[in-house]
Amino acid sequence: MGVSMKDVARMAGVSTATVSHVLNETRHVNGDTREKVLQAIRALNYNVNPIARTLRSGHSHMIGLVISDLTNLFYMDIALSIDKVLNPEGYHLIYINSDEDPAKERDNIESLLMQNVDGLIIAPTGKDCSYMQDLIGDRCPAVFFDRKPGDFPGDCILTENFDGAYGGTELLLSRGYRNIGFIGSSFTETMDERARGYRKALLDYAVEADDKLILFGSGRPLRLSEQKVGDSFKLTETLVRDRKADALFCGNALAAVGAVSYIKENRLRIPEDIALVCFDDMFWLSMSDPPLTAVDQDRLEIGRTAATVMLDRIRGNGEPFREYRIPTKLIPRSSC
Amino acid sequence: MGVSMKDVARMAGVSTATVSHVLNETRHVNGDTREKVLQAIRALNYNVNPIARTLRSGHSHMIGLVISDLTNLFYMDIALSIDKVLNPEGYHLIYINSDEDPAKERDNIESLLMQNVDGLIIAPTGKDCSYMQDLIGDRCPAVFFDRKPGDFPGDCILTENFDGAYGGTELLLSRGYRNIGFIGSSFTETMDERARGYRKALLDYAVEADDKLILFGSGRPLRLSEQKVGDSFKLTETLVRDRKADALFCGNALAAVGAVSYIKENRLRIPEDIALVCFDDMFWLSMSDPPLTAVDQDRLEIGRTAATVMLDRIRGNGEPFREYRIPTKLIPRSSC
DNA sequence: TCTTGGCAGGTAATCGATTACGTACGGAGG
DNA sequence: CCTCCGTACGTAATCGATTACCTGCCAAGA
Repeated sequence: MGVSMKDVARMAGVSTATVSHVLNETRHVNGDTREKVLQAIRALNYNVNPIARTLRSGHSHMIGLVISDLTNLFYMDIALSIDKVLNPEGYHLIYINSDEDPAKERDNIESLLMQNVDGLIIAPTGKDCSYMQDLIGDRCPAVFFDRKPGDFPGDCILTENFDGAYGGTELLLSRGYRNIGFIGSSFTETMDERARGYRKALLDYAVEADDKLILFGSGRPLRLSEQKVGDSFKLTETLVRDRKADALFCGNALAAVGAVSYIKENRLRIPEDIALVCFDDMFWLSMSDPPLTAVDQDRLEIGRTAATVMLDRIRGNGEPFREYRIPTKLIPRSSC
Repeated sequence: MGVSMKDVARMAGVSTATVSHVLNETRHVNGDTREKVLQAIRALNYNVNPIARTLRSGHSHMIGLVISDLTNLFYMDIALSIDKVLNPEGYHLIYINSDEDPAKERDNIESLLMQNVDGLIIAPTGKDCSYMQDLIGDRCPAVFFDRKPGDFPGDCILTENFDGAYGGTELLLSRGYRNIGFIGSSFTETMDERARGYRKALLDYAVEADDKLILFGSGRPLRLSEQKVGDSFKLTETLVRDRKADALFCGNALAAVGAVSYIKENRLRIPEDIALVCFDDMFWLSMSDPPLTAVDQDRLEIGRTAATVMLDRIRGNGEPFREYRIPTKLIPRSSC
């Protein structure tokens, strides 16, 4: 139906091999021959058929982006940032949603591999990524972000959780709060790093950390848009009732949603009754009343790094796998 | 490298043709022959190579989803709903972001067509989709949603904008508000339909519509996450200062963001000073203070319909193109 | 003069499926 | 016995590229 290389070859009076070599610059072609080919390409408005190319060459110029929750704006921002780097290099992204379900994640990866993706960028649903080993093997490079992939051999882009939490807690301390609670929606390595940053800040301010003020939800990771379903509502109650805490460090946005819900329902004032700082900045946190102080992860940079590392790997960088840490930015608003 | 049909054929002692026909049920194969093939497939853990299949057969079991803004949760929810229908039918979705940029939209469509997608589901950036005619032609069916595709010949899934706006306005009227303003972030056909619903409600309540209370922003469509950048902040000021309006119907979430920003900055109370109803429900509207009454579009149903219609078209439904309208749901909260 | 080697480009196998066409067999009808 | 048709399956062309290998030519060196 469409125009194929054969048509171009015929029109230019050369073989398809030459056309291919002109297109891919994979061997020298004389100036005038090349010109004839290029003209024929323009004249016929020819485009290479990516499917045929993939079938033969084994690589697709596609990168699979396996994300645990596409409705989470945090991930989508990172995805777009990745795209911004990869697109100009001729790579296309295939977004795919795991819905926080390891089984789907597995299917997704399998399906992407069958489509011959040149690489996988993954925000894993769980910490156990051992099964990916068998699946991916050395079929293509894998780059992880947001959560550590257990002991899977691949690069990993993470946020400076420790420093970020340290900074947020420090802000609360510098404003005079001394009974600072910490809530995380669930206990993960990421959350633990943040808790450690929080603890260190207390230590440096000579405030004794009270383990009763550090609480984690128990559930599996939840979709943000399901909100309130998590435990953070109750955790907040535990910390805030009876004025046990005068400030709260929320380990992630989900925790913040729970905290704010509780606080509003009980008509408490922020920051007079309880001050808040939240790890993660979602744009609607700024719409909340009052707007919340946040420790913002640098999605742009996380995405850029993931993309760059991926390009390196595709191009054959054989150095040992690394862990990259992206600094956070503290965004002071009026909740503390 | 991997296992191919040839291996299966060899193991089962048949030709590749038979294997293919077993897989696709495209011609009768004797029971025991079929069984041998299936066993070989299991034994070798064979999977068809989708790329080869696409190259030969011309269809890819892929549906391109061209969306004007992937960071908009509204679109993403629809996308996931579409996926939920298409996936069990063996179709995969390729999400692709136009970033509200018609040029990118064009590129995206072109690139998807080159990948032999079996269909396109499009949330167009603009009202002028005439150029798609040349691009898509009859290469694959196209289904549109959220915005009308001008005079492009394709099915179209839209919200009952008129009825929805009518219902929202009616709620305000029934609560006694009489000076109800209408703001839309920009003037589009969609927004016009909503404005007409609003007008009709006023008419039915014998309230004279005041054109000075009906305002539209001028800009191109904006990404929601850029917020406040739009005109709706100023439009709100025009309507609310001097108490010209006692209630506001926001034509979409973007308008609501602007309105709420203005109202908060000026320390007005909702609903005492100004009541609010918003077309579109975003989950953070419920977190706002007070939670906003909203006219919710049924994303699930929009997605389901789009997917179903697409399947019909792929399977050769040749009926004339239709426009589908999905009812809204009124979600009363405490902002009016 | 005869090898050698570099250049320019063509030939055809190949990737892994789908599918039009061909063949072999067996039973029914004349 | 011959034809005709249906069943069951194989053969090989095909989709549109990439790429290993080959050919022809010309100049340099022995």
